[in-house]
Amino acid sequence: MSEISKAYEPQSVEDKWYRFWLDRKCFVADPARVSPRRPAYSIVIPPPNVTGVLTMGHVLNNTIQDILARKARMDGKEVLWLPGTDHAGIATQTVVEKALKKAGEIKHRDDWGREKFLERVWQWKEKHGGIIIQQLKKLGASCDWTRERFTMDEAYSRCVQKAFVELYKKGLIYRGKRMVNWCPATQTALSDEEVVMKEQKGSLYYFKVEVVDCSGAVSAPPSGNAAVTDRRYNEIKSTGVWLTIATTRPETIPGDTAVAVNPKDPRYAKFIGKHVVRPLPAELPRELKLIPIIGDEHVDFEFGTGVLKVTPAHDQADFEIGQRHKLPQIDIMHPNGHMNAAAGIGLNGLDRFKARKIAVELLTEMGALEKEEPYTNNVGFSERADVPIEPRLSEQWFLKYPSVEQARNCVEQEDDSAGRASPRAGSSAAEDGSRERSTHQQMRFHPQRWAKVYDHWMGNIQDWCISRQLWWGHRIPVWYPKSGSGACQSRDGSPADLHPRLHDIWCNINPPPDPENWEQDPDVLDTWFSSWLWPFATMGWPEQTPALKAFYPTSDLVTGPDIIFFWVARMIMAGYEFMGDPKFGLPDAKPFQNVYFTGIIRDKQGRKMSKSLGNSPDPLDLIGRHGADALRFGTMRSAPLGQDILFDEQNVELGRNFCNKLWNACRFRQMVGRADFPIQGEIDPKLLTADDKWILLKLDAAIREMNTAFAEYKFSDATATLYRFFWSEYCDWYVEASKAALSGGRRCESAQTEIQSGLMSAATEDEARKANTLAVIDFVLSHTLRLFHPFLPFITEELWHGMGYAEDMPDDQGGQTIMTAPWPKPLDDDFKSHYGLTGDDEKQIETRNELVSQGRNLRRNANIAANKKVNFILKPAREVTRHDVEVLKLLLNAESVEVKADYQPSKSTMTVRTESGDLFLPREGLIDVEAEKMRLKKELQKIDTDIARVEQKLANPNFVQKVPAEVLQEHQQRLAAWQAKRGHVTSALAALES
RNA sequence: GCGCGGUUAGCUCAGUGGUAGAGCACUACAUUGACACUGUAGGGGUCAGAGGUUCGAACCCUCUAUCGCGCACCA
Repeated sequence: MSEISKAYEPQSVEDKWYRFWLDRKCFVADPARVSPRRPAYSIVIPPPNVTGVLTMGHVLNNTIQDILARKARMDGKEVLWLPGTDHAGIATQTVVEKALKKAGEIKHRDDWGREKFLERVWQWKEKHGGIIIQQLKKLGASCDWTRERFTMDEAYSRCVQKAFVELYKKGLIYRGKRMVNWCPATQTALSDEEVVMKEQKGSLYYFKVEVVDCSGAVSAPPSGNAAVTDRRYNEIKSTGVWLTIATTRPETIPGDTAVAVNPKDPRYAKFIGKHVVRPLPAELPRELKLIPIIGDEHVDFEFGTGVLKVTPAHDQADFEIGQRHKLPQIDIMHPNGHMNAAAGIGLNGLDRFKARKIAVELLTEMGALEKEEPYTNNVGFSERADVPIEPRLSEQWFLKYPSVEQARNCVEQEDDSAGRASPRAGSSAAEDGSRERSTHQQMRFHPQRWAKVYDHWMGNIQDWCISRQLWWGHRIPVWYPKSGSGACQSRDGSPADLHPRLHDIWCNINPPPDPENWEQDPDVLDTWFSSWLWPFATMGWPEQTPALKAFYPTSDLVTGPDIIFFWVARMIMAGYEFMGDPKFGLPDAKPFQNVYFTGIIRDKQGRKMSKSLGNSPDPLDLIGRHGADALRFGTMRSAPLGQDILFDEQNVELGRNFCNKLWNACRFRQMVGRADFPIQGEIDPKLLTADDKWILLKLDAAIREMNTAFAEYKFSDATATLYRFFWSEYCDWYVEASKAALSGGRRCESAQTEIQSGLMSAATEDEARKANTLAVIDFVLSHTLRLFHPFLPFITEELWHGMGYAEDMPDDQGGQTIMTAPWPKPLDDDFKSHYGLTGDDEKQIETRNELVSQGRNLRRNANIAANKKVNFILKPAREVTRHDVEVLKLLLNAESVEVKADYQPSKSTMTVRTESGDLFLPREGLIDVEAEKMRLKKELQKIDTDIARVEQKLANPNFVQKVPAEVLQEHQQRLAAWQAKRGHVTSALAALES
C-alpha cells in the first residue's frame, strides 16, 4: 500500500481478493483437520432456486451466514459452509414453460411430451443455474464451492429415492384417494403449506329447494357419478315446504348429494330423513335429483339459514360429512377447473367462475334464487400460481410424518428453563465468543418466539401430500404392473377407496428387473421432499462419510421464518429419522444446534419486496455502485434480530461511508510514518499517554461487546458497536488527540540510545512518544481490522496486507490472509496491569473530553469561526503536563492554552467548569453580554429542573430507606455536581450583571 | 376466533427498573494537512392511551386503541 488512493475503491479490490481466497482454498473444509483442539463448525446454505437471481433477502441471509462462517474460522474452527441450489419444481417448470410459450415454441408442455420438455428444462438449468452462485461470490460468500450440491444431482436423487423407499417400507408413505388442494392453473396437487388464505369479496347466494316425501325408496349402493340416478323411487310427494340454503359456490350445486341440518336445530330436525329436489342440472328430471336431508352436528345454526348443501367431491368439510353419512361423490369439474358433463348442459365446459355466474342465472330463471348478499370470506389460493385452489378428490401419495415427537421436543421453549433460555450476556461463553456444542443441548431458535410457532404446528401436524403432477422433479420410485389387475387403478377413477392396500407394486430405488412389464408412477415428488434431506444428503448420506462424521449435526441454520414449516420443521424430522440410525453413532440426530430466523426485507413503505411491485433493488447494482462490504454492513446495521427490515439505499450509503472512513484512518496511519523506532512495534508502558490507555480500554470494551453480540446473534448490535468504537471513539477522539504526539518529534536516529542511557531530553521524549503512539495505533488497527473482517471481508483483507499486519503473523494465523487471523481476545488482567490501564485513565480522558466539548461550545456561543484560533486559559483541577496542553490546543483549535492555577476571570470572560478544571475564554470587548446572559439563564433553568427532580427523590423517606446504597450514593453525587455547577453558573451570571 | 410481534426525535430503529439514545434528515459554522463518502456545535421526544405494582416505570402487570404477521375457519 505504497500509493493509497484518497477514497476507497471497492471495484478494484473485491475480485482480486475473492480470487485469492479461492486460489488458496481458504473456503475448503477438510474433515481430517477436525480435532478436539480444532472443532468443526458447519452451516448448510438454504439452497436458492437454481434459476433464481439474488434478492435483498438472499443478501441478508447469506451475509449473516458468511459472518458466522468467517468468525468461526477466526475462532480457529474447521469451517464448512456448504452451498448449493434447489431444483424448485413448480417454480422452475412454470418459468421454463412460460418462456417456451412466449417464444412460440409450444402452446402447452404436452406438445412436446415429458422427455423433450425435461431436456429443455435441463438446458435452462445449465444456462441460468450458475447466475445466483456467481452473485453469491460477488457478495463475498465464503462457501466451500468444491462441495456445491444441486437437489437433482444423481447422488442426491438416490438419497431422495432411498428416503421414499424406507418410509414406504415402514408404512409411513401410502397412496390414497383424498381431498387435496388442487391447483387448476398448474394442475397439480399441493400441500397445505402451499395454500395461502386470502380474503375475497364475493356474494352469499340464497336459493330454495323443495322438501319431498319419497316413500318406498329403494336404496342402491352409491357408485360414483351415477349414484343419484341409480336410486329408484315409487312415488315422490311434494310437501309444499321449501328450505332456503345459503352458499358462496352455486356452481357446485350439481355436485350436491345431500342437504344437512343440525339435528338439534328445532326448525329443521323434523325434516331429517326426507329429501329435497336439487335444482341443478336443470335439464335432469326431478326424480334423478333427489338428495337426502341429513342431520350433522357440523352444521352451525347461526350461519346463513342453518341449512347446508353438501358437496362431498368439492369441499373438505363436505367430504368429511359425506364420509360420515356414506354419501356419494359427484365430481363435476375437470382438473383444469372447467366444469364437466356432470355439471349439466348449462355449465359443462365453463370455467368455474363463469359457471358460478351462469348457475346464478339458471337459479334466477327457475325462480329458485331468493337473494344475493355481498359477502367476504377467506379463500385458499395457490401460493405459486396465485389462483384459488380447488378442493378435489384425487389419488395421491401421502406421508405420515416420521419422528414427530423427537422433533417436537428437541427445540427449547421459552419456559423450558429460564436460566438457559435467557441470553447469556457477559457469560464466559460469550466472552470467548464460542457457543457450546454439546450434542445433548436442545436446539435453540433465535429469536426464541419461533419455538412456540413451531411447537404449535408440530402439535397439529397433518399428513403431507408429497406427489405432484409435474414433470420437473424426482420421479416417485414406484412401478405398477402393466397388465395390472387390482393394483392399477385409473387416477381419477372410482370408487373412492380411501386407503387402498396396494399390493404388487414395485417400490425400490432401482427399477424392476423386468421393466417391460411395469410402468413407473408418472408423478414427481414435492420439492420439499428433497430439500428436507439437505443437511445430510449433501454430505454423503446414507454412507457414514468423513464429512458427515465431522460436520453433522450442523452448527447454525440461517433462514427466513416463512419456511419454518416448509423446510425447517421437516429437516428436523428427517434428521431424527435418517441420521438416528445407530451406525451414525449420534446421541442426538438433530440437524442443527441453532436456527436463526431473519426478518423479512421490506421497502420504505413497509411493503414486501416483489418483482411485480418493482420495489426490489438489484443487489448487484448496489454492489457495483457502493461495494459488497458497504452492502453487507448497511444491511447488517439495519437488521435487528427477528425484526422485519425496511430497506433503504441510505443504509448502503452509510456502509460505503464507513468503509471510506476505515480506509482513510489507515491511510492516515500510513502517512504519519513507520513505527520502527524506538520500540519496533512493541508498546512501551512507560510512554503511554492517558489517551493511549483510554483507547486500549475502549478497544477492550468493544471486543467484549462484539463477543456478547455474537453469542446472542445480534448482528445489528455488533455493527453498532464497531461503528461507535471506530468512528466516535477511535477517529473522533483518539486520532485527533494523537496528532499532538505525532506532530511532535523529529530526530529519531539518536533517541534510542539516549533512552537507554537515561539521557532522554524533551525532544527525544517526543520522538519516543511518537513511535509509541504509532505502536498503539497499529495495535488498535490490527485488532479492529480483525473485528471488522466478518462484516467487511474485502476491505479488511486489502488493508491487512496493505498495512503490513500480515507480516507480523504466523502463516496460518493471519500471515497469509486475515481470514485465519485469530479473533481478538478481550484484554486480560495481566495485559491491563502490564500497561497500567485503569479506570482512572478512562475517567480522566472522559472528563477531559467533556471539557473540550464545552470549550468548543463556548467558541460557538461566542460566534468564533471554527477556523479561528483563540486563546484559552485553563485552571486545572489536577496536574497537567506539557503533552496535555498540546492535546487541548489541538482539540480546541486554540492558539494557546495558558495554565493558570489562580486565574481570576474578568467580567467579559466566558467560562465553563468541569471535573477536569475550569476553562476560560477571555473576550475583551467582543462578548455579547446579553446573549451570554441568555445562554447562562437557559443553562441555569435546566440545572434547576434536574436538581429539583433529584431533591424530590432524596426528600422521599421511602427512597432513602429502600434504595440500594450505590443508587443512593449516585443520586447524592449527581445532586452535588449539579449544585456546584449551579453555583458556578450563578456567579458567572452575577459577574456579567455587576 | 387463537397466537405472535410492533407503536420511543421528521424518517428508520436501539434501549430488561435508577439523568431518554444512535444513524439519516434538519440548522449554523469550517475546507491544502487521513477522510465533504468530512469535521465541530446545535435544534428536535407527555416513550400510543388508561389503570396498577414500585421509593422510582419507555422497561413489569391489566385493559384499550392501532398497525403488521402467523394459525384456524361457517357453507
